[in-house]
Amino acid sequence: MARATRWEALLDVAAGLFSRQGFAATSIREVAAGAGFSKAGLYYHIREKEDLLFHICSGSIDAILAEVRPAIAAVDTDIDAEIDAGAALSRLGAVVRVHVGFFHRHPDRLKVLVHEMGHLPPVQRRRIQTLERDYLDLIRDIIADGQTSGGLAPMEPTVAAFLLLSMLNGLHAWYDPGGRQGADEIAKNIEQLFLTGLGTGAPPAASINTFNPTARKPA
Amino acid sequence: MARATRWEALLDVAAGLFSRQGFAATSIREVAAGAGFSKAGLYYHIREKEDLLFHICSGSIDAILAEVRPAIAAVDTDIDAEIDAGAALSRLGAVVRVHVGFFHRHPDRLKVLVHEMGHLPPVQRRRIQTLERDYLDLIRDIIADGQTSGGLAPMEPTVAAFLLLSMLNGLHAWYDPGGRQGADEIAKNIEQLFLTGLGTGAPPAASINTFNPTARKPA
DNA sequence: CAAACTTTACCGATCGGTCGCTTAAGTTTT
DNA sequence: AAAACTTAAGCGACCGATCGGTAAAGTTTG
Repeated sequence: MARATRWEALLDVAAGLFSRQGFAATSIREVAAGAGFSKAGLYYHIREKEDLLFHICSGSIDAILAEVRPAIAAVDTDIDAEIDAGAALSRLGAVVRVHVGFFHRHPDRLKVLVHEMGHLPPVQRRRIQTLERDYLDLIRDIIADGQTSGGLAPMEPTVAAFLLLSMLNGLHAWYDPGGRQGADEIAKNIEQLFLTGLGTGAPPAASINTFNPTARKPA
Repeated sequence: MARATRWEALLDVAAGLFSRQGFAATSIREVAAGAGFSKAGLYYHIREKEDLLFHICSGSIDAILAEVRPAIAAVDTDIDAEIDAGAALSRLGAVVRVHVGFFHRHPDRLKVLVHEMGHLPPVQRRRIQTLERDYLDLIRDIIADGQTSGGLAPMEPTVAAFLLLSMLNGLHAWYDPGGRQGADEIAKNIEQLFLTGLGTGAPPAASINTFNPTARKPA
């Protein structure tokens, strides 16, 4: 209980610095100072600098997966029955709410995961990529299920999943968790955009012509 | 004409390294070697390392804006008349196509713009942020216009613009310009998702409940 | 010859990481 | 219980390597 506190506080300090300055531009001295250690003292807790980055990344995505899976199960039993289109919509909504909620509570950690994972050494990076692939597959499968059961529009489900994740992972660029908009409002917006789009259905997608703007050099 | 070649090639080398390794983790020696200079020779062309980053960033967003504005004007005169919902849809489509097209041609530069801009010194960073704000406002205004003329669903237009930009800027995480999917296919997918969403309109968003997953620690 | 360009050689600063040492809190042995 | 020993936690000082950047002396080109 009180065990993990020290270590978690260290990761919080590191995540804050990494998210603001980047991993490569943050010195181990800054992390140590921020956590109240000397540099050598910090190395009692870690083996190398990358350890901090790895635990921030894996901890974030582990936590999201650990929240997302029960949340999906919850809406499933809530709807109780078969896999129909409504289930897919509800499941995607659950994913969005969990993800936005986690970002609201730990923006630094999620920003580090999205931005700095590339600085991990190959072995650890592949571990994170596996987790990310699990998350992506989870979303893609929901979409694919919703499509075969007829409720969701046809689109390469992997592409659709990446686009949803892009909106989720783009939050750090503009959403301020301390600002006026709550996490659930943001989640609602993303749900609406992903599920029904911005058009009100007036011109039924026929007005979006296949016209190619012949984008040669504009002068 | 042949003037800019040398300089552009240098920026290409730098953009490639920065996009793969990050700005802070790329040494000036690597850039010089990649461009065929000695380190001191490189410093004849730049004043400091950040110059490279600044010109990559500003060049990218300048080029996008320089392509987007005529493309919008083109669809406007094509539809010829007033600002109606169809015009907003067509304009947004033009923005998406231009942006995806630019990414297809210069993925490294756009990735550097999205990922590494934070490493610029304050003055230059603010210059880039101004350009980005122009781009955002351009998109937001199109959305707002489409809403007041009744064609687009109500949603905070700034939020909607950020979500669209998130999908566009998230491309570097998954879209391979050398892969099987062409730029226009990807653009089509983003258009479809942003304008009509993934639902086919079966349950009209009432199935998306306000249920809060009470996300306490899952164990 | 002057201007544009490129090099070798070098600088001080900072980097991630390690060394030997100390202090405090148990544990074990007698 | 006192002495002997172990372990967790942390520190100051230092290391070789590399960092961004500069000075001055060439070399090429008009």
